[in-house]
Amino acid sequence: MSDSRTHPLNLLVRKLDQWNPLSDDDCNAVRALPFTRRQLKAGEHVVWDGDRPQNACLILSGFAYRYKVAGNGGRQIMSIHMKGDIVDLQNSLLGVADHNVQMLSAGHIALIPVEAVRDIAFSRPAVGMGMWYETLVEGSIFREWILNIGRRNAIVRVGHLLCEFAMRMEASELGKQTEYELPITQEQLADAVALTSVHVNRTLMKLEELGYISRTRRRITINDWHKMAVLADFQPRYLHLRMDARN
Amino acid sequence: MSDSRTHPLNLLVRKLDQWNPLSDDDCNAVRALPFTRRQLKAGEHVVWDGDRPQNACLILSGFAYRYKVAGNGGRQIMSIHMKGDIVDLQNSLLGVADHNVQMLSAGHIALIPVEAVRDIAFSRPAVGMGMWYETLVEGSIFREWILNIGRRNAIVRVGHLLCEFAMRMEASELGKQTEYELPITQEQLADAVALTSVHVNRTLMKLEELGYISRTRRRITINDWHKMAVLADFQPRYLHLRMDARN
DNA sequence: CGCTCGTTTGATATATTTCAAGAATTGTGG
DNA sequence: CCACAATTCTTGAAATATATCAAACGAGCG
Repeated sequence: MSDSRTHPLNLLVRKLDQWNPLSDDDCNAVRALPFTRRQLKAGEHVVWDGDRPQNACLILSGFAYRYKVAGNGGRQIMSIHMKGDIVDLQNSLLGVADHNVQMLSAGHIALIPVEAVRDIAFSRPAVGMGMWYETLVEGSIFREWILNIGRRNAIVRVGHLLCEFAMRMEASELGKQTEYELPITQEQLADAVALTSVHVNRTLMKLEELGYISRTRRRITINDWHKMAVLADFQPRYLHLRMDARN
Repeated sequence: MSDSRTHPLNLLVRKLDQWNPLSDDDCNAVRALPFTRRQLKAGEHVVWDGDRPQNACLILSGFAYRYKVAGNGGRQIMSIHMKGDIVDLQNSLLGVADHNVQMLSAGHIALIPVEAVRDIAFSRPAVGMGMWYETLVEGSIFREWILNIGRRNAIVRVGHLLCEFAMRMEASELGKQTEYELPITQEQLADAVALTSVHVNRTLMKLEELGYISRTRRRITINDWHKMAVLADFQPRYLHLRMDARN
């Protein structure tokens, strides 16, 4: 395949292969999936709660997040996604979306028709297994967030989220584990950790004051990874990353 | 199949068929899966965090829950399972368990070797799709729990959990939507909704005092489903139940 | 350069936790 | 079947983490 290096779906190949090794044929089949590319602005919605999406959505660039809104108006972000993540496999396979997906920053996505996803998943078990893994790992991250929000206090909680980003950013080659740029406001951060933006602000300042992090606008630096991981009660096993078990 | 009515794996057939219709052949193939039956006491662990489980586990009777423990000792229950649920598909497929699974009450489980699960999932797409759905729906429930714990106050939160149980119990034919028995202590309930057992106690009493529920020991009666659903901000779509869309 | 959005700061309010002890219920061995 | 032990539930008072409200400050942007 002449375009095998620059092909947008290579991101998908890489992701799936990471979870479950693919043969060359599998890789080519994934690259041969039909898709349409779209450019989205920050704040644009990929899916609305209640929709019946017809496509799975692969993030090519930029960041996105899933969220729900409670009856009292409170918003809760349930996950944050970056380049290479497949959002909306859930929503499209389950038929009707049970949550919203919105772009955090401007970015590109690839839309792949559900039927094509379904077909390749079962005609090529390795591909299917990779997709299944992807959803299983997401489940694992959801569980950790439940623990994080449910049982950790503000400073540990925010610290934990910063650590998670750090590892995932590095795994996606979007930054180093100890330094990365995340285009998120404190209000959005608050909605992710179930705190108030005011309290998130105070918490970030305390993390900085205590020497755990440095920050300039949207850039986070974790000064001492080990110290931070201890404070943040962060054990990355739940991410199920197959990297050379650094850390 | 002479034993097709009493066969333990019928529970699995039913569950998978609910998510994605199975052919007769598929049903028989599921029933033909190898498995071992085990009886567990209340409090026994099905899997420990860090284990490398070799089996997927189907609950035949009794209740179980998944939990994690934070560094500060706080315990968080992430899901509660009943007859017909498949726990530990996650843990066994992902290789190393990222959370604990423990029996809430005494009960029976069927252990199915992972390889057999993996094989049937890809040799029989309808079965595989059903399993995938199962994990997707679980993901959806996790997301709702994140919202519940993150953005709802005590009374709404507890109410929401009671509503969820109500629907799931009825869907599993373990009780009526408005009345069911759940062998859970207030301490465990507290660990599920991320509150203190003391506060859960006060909250249950308030729910009772306000007329939303009645209770005798472990039996919960929801006096007026609609009123309760409104209070509890409960919209069951996230359960993705395929029942005749009651409610 | 002025506007808007995001961050920072302060004072006060409140939901939930913590600690502690008593009451009720369930389980158990004799 | 009773008596005792062990959980579980209930209640109260005090402590605290986080929310709320409101205003000032700063930075990026058209």
